[in-house]
Amino acid sequence: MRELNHTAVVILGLLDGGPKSGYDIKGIVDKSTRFFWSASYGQIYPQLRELESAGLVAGEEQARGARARRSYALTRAGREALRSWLTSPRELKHEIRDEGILKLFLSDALAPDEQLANLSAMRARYEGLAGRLREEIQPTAAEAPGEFPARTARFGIELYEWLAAWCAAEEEDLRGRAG
Amino acid sequence: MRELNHTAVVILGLLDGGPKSGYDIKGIVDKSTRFFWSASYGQIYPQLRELESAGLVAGEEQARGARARRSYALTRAGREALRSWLTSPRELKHEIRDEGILKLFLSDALAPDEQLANLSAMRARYEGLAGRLREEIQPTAAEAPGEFPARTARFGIELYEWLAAWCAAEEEDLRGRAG
DNA sequence: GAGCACATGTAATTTGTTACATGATTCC
DNA sequence: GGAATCATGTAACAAATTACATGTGCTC
Repeated sequence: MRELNHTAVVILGLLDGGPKSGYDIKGIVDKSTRFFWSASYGQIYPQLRELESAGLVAGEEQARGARARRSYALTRAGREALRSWLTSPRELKHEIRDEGILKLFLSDALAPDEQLANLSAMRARYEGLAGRLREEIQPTAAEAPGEFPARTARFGIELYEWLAAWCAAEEEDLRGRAG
Repeated sequence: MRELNHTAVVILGLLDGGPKSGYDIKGIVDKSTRFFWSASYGQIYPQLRELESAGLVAGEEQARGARARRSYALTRAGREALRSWLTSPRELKHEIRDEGILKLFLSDALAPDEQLANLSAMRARYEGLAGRLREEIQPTAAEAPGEFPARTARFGIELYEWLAAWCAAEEEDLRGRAG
């Protein structure tokens, strides 16, 4: 195991709260870290196997009836690797990929009404994201152990509200300039 | 050409302002779209060839002396493809990958001083990004033709300032709770 | 002649998504 | 019995980074 990738960090982080299956992890990711770090089955299952062979998690087959279920628990080495990542002073990776901003950047090629339509769609997108965080993620975060999932959810909601507000102001500005 | 990928859109968008080489494009991307959509040589050069074989750009060898330079211009079909993408009503892709937020989310595993140190590093990261936008990207945007590059740069600066301010407020909150 | 900016490209690797394939259990 | 959820996994593909490889032209 060279260095933890982000899927690995998310997995270790979630397992810190107790043993879980790959299926559990996917479900929790979709209701928590998804908006700033997502993961698909295609990453989670292979990653769990890798983490196991590196000794950072320990898997255990739980045959309840004939249904297979493999539950993973954090090992001591896994907990240390997680802590080490969390306290590492490396530069923080930060990346945004946003089609709305790309359209905004290229909007000189568009007519004023098309520019406005794009900004309005961008605002709607952020409003929708704020709404989903509020409805799907915040309630789960409120029930989760610890206070930081809830703080993170609040961060996300406020961020998307700010983004929506920025779009609204820009729309106003463009309208004023046109009229 | 099934559908334009984002590197293709960025390329077509930049070529809308006049013919450019792959090297030029990379340089401009690094001084403009990088913060919300980046591209490396490993994407740009192959993509230019693909766009050419799809008829969306036209390449022309410009031998100045012995130094090779291949300049690409947008074709009519390319301009249409760009316009079509810019006005498409498809849901806007939006993605954030941010290690600071991931650390925040998992901060229940840390001691209070470590939590604060992480938030402070996250704030510093955003402040640094705001600074780089202001120093490296905004001046270029101001000189670029059209008004939207400058609007986009302002957007980026205000976004990172908001993010830094959020971190500062959260630090305050955590300190208050502790003391 | 050293160093930097110009200039193009490929190969290897990593990362991530989507679709596919399979089947059990539980609740109505 | 049918639908939803639980549960695991692979294969194919797409996207993106990094390192490597090569060489010119200009300026100090």
